[in-house]
Amino acid sequence: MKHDSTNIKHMLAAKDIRPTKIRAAIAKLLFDGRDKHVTVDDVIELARAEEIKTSVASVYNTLNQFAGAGLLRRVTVEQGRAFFDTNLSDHHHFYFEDEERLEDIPTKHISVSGLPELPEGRSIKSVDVTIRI
Amino acid sequence: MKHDSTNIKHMLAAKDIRPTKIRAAIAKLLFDGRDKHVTVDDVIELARAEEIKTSVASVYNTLNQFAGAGLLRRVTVEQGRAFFDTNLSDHHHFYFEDEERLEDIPTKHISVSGLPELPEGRSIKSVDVTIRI
DNA sequence: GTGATTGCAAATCTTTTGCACTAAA
DNA sequence: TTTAGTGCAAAAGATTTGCAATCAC
Repeated sequence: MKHDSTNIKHMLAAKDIRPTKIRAAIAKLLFDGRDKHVTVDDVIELARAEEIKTSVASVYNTLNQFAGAGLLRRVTVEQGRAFFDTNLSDHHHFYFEDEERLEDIPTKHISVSGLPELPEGRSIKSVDVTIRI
Repeated sequence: MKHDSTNIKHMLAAKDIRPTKIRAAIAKLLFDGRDKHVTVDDVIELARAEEIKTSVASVYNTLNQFAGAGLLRRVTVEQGRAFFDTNLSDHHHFYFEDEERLEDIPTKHISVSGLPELPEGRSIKSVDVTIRI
């Protein structure tokens, strides 16, 4: 869904995140209704393109906070850099190694079954399927 | 399978890797017949315990080369550090987030089906399933 | 002997942190 | 006004690189 400035504020407030100027600006860049996989550099570049003045530290702060609050999903497919995914529905990923790019795979296309028993006292935090191509 | 010094040399030769002293020593540490998930630091520590004198750079060189040659499998579950897996058979992983530790899941316990069509001209390099717990 | 490999230190890259300044409630 | 947030520069951690010395064939 698309979010205008009012919705962005509600979205952040719902997670007890104070809607400061740069948080709202970054949220607006990210939650425009399209699913995205962004790196920190992508966000810095997007912000620059929109003439939003900010800093590396603040972009890290903001993305980490959004991920912690469940507004973004952190995707680990490269050992150097983190990707942040705006698609929060259950899904998996193609990773285009030569382009260093992710693409969603809806859950309906993959079924994971026969999961083994978990070690005592553990619960599943996530099941990530990455198809490297 | 377990590898003695002779087998190690054959193993490396089979991949066109010259069996230098440190490569053979690291291979011997890793391919002792037990499945392992090691980080670079783990290998440095293992080497030190065996009184093998080497350097960070050489450990990186060696592990990268082994992974490139298919003697090790690189596992990406953390965005800071790389893990190298000595188990080359088809399998998946539990990742214990609090312990930063991997554990194998044999393929028979998980089935992935209904893979979507690949983009034109692409082929699957790997299918990685990580269950974070 | 000749080219590959090693080890050291320096460089690079991503991410985090310390801290003075600024903005939000 | 009072606490939380921002931005800068420095720090930290993992990995790579340049290069002279050393090793393998």
